[in-house]
Amino acid sequence: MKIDPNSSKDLSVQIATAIRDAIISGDLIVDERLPSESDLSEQYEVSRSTVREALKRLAAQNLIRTQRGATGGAFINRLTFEDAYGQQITTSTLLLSMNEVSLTTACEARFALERSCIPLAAIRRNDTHLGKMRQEIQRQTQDGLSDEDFCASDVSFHRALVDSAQNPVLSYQLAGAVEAMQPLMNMITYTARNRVKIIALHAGIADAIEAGDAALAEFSLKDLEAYTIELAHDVLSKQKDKGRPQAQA
Amino acid sequence: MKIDPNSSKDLSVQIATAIRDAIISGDLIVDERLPSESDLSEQYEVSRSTVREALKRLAAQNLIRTQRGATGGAFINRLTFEDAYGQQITTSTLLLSMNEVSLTTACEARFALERSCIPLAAIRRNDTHLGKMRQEIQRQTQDGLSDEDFCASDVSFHRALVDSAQNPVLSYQLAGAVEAMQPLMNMITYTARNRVKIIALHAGIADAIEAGDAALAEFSLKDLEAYTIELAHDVLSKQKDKGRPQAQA
DNA sequence: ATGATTTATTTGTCCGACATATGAAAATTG
DNA sequence: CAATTTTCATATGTCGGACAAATAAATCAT
Repeated sequence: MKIDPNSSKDLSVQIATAIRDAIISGDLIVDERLPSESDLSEQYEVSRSTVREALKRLAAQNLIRTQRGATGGAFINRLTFEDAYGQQITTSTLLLSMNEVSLTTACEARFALERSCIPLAAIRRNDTHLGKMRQEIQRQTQDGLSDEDFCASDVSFHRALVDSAQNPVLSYQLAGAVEAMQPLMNMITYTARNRVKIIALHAGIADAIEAGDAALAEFSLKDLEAYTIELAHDVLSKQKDKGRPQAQA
Repeated sequence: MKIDPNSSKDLSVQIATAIRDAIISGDLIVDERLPSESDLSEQYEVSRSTVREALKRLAAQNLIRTQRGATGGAFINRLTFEDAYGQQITTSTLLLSMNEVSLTTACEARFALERSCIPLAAIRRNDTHLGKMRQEIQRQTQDGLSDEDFCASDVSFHRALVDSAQNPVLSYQLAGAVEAMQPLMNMITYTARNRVKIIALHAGIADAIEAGDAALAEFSLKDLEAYTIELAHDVLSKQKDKGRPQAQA
């Protein structure tokens, strides 16, 4: 891509796009070193500041990493699943918080997605995953557990369920769906009675997965979805009573 | 968050993080204007260049937009579903291209995720979505269609299927899964016989959705997955014969 | 040979300047 | 007075040069 000083787009955007395209197309490969900032500024005939702004844009997307010193420079970064998880979660979280997505819609999407890992989990689950799920269920029974901690354990449980499908691509995609829900879930206050029921539903899912019964696990998950939405509606109607509607159903 | 000149992290990273956190926590709300670059450089006691690099990092993540002129500045951006789609797709694409994910794993994840929209699609589908699906199926029957165009139509078909669930959060999450597969799918060359079978499978899915039969649609999707993986294996074994293994099964 | 020092290279930060876009205010004009 | 034009203030975009700091290789001293 040619750099055009008269384009409507900023020079740093044009340069960042050019380099990004080169990465995506494979012209630049992982761990390859880009020319130094001075060299790039000569090549593109722009100042070093402009090149730097372009590189910062790429760094913000984890596309490159930089290192100082004699053998330093900007290197094409291997995008790890870890990096991708992080980006996916922040993006999903912001998307939900900025777009007034209804709790119902978000819950629906979350449980629909989570269901997709059930058949694989029923086949591939092993003791590590089942142990993690049981452990979180155990934690959820503790007295004096705050709502936040209960929710966090809930997320861990679902994360273990997702990971038990043993497909990294699936885990990555579902991470956003599960984690991004946490802020919304934190709006719900769980009474002791609520928790007992949720824990029973969790146990039902874990049992079904352990038994390798995908259909049963999907039914249990469906029950959990229905109950979660029921609790969410309770929260919303109480908010309405107080005259402080903060979200739609 | 305090800015520490002696931190191991770059100043521009620290500033970008501070602002990002303020956005996520809700301290800065959509369309609010940040202080000017000069003001920020005074507040954080860094140079304007450093502030600019921080802002470019945020802009690269669509968190802010900037405008020149008297009433210009940097504004908190509402992250749209459109923006999020884009980020999701580039991230997923790079993740797959940089991590030697096997075609089998990717296919498995993709179809598992796609399955999650079936029950909702079976209930909510309307003529618009069904029309779009039928239209793409029609396109796929055309003679002289290149493999790329066939794949593109394939993506459109699946996109219509996903959208027919009428849940924007679900559409967003699945967009990455479906679109990111395209480069991998483009490796497959479709013979006339292959296409006939795939089109039949597509039609089976569309029929089931139209009939509101979720279970049947899931079976049809499973068939399509199996056939896709079969074709992928053919490609890979042929590559192996030529001694140019480019991906694992 | 080994350890300390120098040196070259590269990114990080700062400063000052000017270009450019843009809306608002002021001046001009019919 | 109203409409248009001009001026102006303010903001981002770009430039160039300078120095600091990190870092590894080359050099030197012991």
